[in-house]
Amino acid sequence: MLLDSNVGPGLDLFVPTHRTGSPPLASASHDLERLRGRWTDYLRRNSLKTTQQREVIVAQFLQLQGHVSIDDLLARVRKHQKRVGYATVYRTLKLLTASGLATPRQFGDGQTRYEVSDDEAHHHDHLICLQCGLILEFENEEIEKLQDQMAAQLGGFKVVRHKLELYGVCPKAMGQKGGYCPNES
Amino acid sequence: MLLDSNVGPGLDLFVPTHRTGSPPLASASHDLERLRGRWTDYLRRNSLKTTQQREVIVAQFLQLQGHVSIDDLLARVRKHQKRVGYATVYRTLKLLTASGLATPRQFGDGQTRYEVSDDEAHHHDHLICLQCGLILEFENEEIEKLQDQMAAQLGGFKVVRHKLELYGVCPKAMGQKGGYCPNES
DNA sequence: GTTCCTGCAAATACTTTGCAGGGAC
DNA sequence: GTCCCTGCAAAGTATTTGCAGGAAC
Repeated sequence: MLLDSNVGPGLDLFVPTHRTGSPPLASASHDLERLRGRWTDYLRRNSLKTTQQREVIVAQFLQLQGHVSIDDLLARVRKHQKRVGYATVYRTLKLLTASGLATPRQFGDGQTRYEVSDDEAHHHDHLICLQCGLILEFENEEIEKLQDQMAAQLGGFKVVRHKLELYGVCPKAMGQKGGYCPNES
Repeated sequence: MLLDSNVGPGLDLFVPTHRTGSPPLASASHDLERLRGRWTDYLRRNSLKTTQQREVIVAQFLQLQGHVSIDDLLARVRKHQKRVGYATVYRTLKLLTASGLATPRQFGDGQTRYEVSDDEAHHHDHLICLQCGLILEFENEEIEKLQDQMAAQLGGFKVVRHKLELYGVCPKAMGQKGGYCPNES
């Protein structure tokens, strides 16, 4: 349901994802290859087995952008493999998390969502609509620069990672005349 | 792992607290008065009743700093009022949230924690040391300004609240010669 | 009195776990 | 063959809800 457009430096991603909607597919396939490689390495290093279920789950997960809930992912997986249980998805996502390929996130609605965490990809932050739950992703170098400065001032710290979440309301929810909700386009 | 103390403009709090420990009590009692006033206003405006249970729950909650889980809070409440049910605490915290006095937070362990959110107090963000868990609080207007801009660009959103956490390492942990850890001073 | 609250227990929602059968190596 | 894995159902948590009695106004 959404778009994906680059808007320039300082404002990069624009990948709206809806709670119940389907996140868009990742574009670069060589990235996928690399990620897949990390996965098989992980399996090998831990003497874990390759199974049809895992293959499908991982394949579906890695080609997503944005955040997936267990339900979303299971639905996708079942299109390729009928009869896959929730437990398997939960268990596989745990492995993905342990292997560093997935990052669990809580947006406050009680469900855990997962996103592909690619060290080599750009980090992104989130804007969550308090009205409808729409989650937009963004990147902002200026903010990151200020964060680094701030940390330096606070005692010479170096920022290793960070988490920034903005919770807001869209023009429509604010009751602005003519305002529309990005989730409706 | 949490805390606070004043250090000056732009770089404010600095006070330690533990996740599983008991948050410290708030210092300024006139603040408490003001918060309490907001609560009674909220009750009045919504034709809600003042009950003994609510009184105790709200009193206990408002005098805390840091984050409390429902269990923590209920335990405190029960010291003053035996026989208060979980449901009442949940319901009251929901009212506190609706009134703007409480903010729910998820740290990823499945439990929701709440903290006092005081509009008139300055909002602060956190810098967490990955080495020792020290948590510094800070404020940065420039960053907030950029956040507002970002949200506006992402579809005209207005930021209602945000969460920013920086995870970093101190000079000492980085192995810098002469570098020291703020937690040791 | 009327309306709102409360505790309790039952109900939900999400996630984890036990187990017997099946698949990967 | 030996383990590891899977689906299912049961078990766990955290949180919400229905209800009858009780308190606040």
